[in-house]
Amino acid sequence: MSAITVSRALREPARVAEETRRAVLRAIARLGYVPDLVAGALASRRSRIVGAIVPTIAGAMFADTVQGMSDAVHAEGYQLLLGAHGYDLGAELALVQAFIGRRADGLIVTGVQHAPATRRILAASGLPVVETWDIGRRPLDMIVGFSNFRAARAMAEYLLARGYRRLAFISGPLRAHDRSRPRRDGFRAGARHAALVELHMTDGSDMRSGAKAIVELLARDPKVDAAFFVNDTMAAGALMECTRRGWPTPGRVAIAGFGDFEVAAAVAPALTTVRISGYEIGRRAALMLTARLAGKEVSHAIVDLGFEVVARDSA
Amino acid sequence: MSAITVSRALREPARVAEETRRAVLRAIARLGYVPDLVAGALASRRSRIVGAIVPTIAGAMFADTVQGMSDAVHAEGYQLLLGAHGYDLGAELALVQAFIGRRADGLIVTGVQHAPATRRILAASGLPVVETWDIGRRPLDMIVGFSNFRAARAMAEYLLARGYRRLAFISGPLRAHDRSRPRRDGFRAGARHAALVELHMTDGSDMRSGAKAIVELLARDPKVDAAFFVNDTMAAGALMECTRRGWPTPGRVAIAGFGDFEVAAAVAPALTTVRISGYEIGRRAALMLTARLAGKEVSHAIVDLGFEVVARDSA
DNA sequence: ATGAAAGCGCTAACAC
DNA sequence: GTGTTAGCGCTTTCAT
Repeated sequence: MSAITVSRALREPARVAEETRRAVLRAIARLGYVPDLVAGALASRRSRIVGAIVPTIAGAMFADTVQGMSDAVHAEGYQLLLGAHGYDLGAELALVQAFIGRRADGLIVTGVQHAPATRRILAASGLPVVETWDIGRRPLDMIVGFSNFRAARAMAEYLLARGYRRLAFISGPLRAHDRSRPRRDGFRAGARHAALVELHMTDGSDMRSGAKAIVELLARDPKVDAAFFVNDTMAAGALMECTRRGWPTPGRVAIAGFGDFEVAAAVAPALTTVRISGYEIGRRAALMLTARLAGKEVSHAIVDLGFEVVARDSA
Repeated sequence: MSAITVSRALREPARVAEETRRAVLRAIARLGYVPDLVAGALASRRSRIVGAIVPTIAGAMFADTVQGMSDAVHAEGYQLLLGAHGYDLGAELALVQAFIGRRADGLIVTGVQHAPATRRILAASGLPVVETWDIGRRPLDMIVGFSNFRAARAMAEYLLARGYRRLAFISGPLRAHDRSRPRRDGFRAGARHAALVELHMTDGSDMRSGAKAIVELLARDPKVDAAFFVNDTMAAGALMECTRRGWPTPGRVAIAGFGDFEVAAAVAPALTTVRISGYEIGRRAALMLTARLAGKEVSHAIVDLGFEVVARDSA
């Protein structure tokens, strides 16, 4: 029996006689044969690999997204090649190049800001690409996310509606290319003429830096009555710090977060936040990509998953 | 100029004349040539891919580990193929097969419990393998982790030393093959003759189920004075629930967690826990693997990263 | 329903 | 320091 028959028995069972197919399967089981997908990829020019690039895997923000991508990609018979760029666009470029060199069938990247060289290479590769965690007028190709600007603006409006008058926006380092900036801009837009102080911590956006931030904020401007944090992790850290110091929230200062991470509903008092689903972003991005790869017309190349202000006790 | 010269200019610049090398680089830049690593892998029989399998990516437990693997693997010039099996050994087998079929140069798996077929295939493949998050007498090949049994036992001894007399062990579903069981066994061993109640929540091991668990526990046995949770996420959820109900911790009940996740130090009261480093486990596992692949003798095939009981305020 | 021939794009091995 | 030859293990294409 020739190699091609084995290949067909595995990939297109219908095109092989029932008896032949069974013989092949028996032999495979006996010999412990494992098809070489590398050779297959070279010959067929399809690797069944999806490359995914996130800023970071640790932390509640993108871990869910990676999980969503992993689940969807494996369900569709693909494998996930993963890279983290640490908010460095140069590192993102290197990863894109490496993944293209690996002949990934498609790529998922985070955000809409990329180095010019990255855009160029991506376009030249002709690969399907999904951008995530944002919504842009002109995606590279496909995009799934939500408007960070509008989400943050909605939170500012919510806080104003609740009667808070002196607002603060708190984030980690404000980079040119992450999602802190549109959130800051959106919050500014929503704050309108209300007093607004901004604080950008240089040492991260984790719970500890949230705790430091709330103390620093109130030292700098004791009259602030509501603080919006760029993510729930920071916000929860701030909330705990207030508890520790006996500052009631929202009595002393109201606190709001972003993301509706697990911690948001669990802390006491429960955290007012903006709900978005990282898992769903990852899942949808992967499904759009694999649908396109299966030759299906992807009608909605721009998927806005939206957001929702979740009013809880902290603000 | 022949193809092999280009290949050498890229992979072993020293073996090519300086001038030739520069000409190659210029041409590559001009043409936008991207070497096909799939073809390279087929020809050289080395893919420079590391396959990694974790139970889940979401959640504080393994996200750090994946980050550590990603960082180390990329630093060593490899790519990371990632899969999550959701605590299903059958799914683990499927991933192992797929990664071997992809001709990964080595594999990182979680834990020491694997389906017989998985062990067989792994052995037959001859690939270097690192098991993680545990320590076993007889690893498949290499292993990096710590003793879950001893870590949990140490926590029981700590609680006893602090004067608690009626202990509880709380986990999510107790599977045959995850790390809840050795922790439970270790805690039992450490509890000796002290009263011990065990509670296994069926619906997960997240903050919400931790919150439910502490209520259920104290309803069932109001005299319990210290509860040890299988991870910090559950413990933090329980802690918050106590705060919400006005139950002082440790006044009403002491609470201890496992992992020293970010949340442990940040909650109020700060959480007593067992410190281990998921990031370091991932990083070391990847480095052991790449060292072996580089032909280096890996002297310590068994790396015990240890643990440390961190006494804070909650217990 | 099955097979033969060719070749995917690279690198190992061996010249020169 | 560079080139030639062969072949990695599959799949494509075209026959039969």
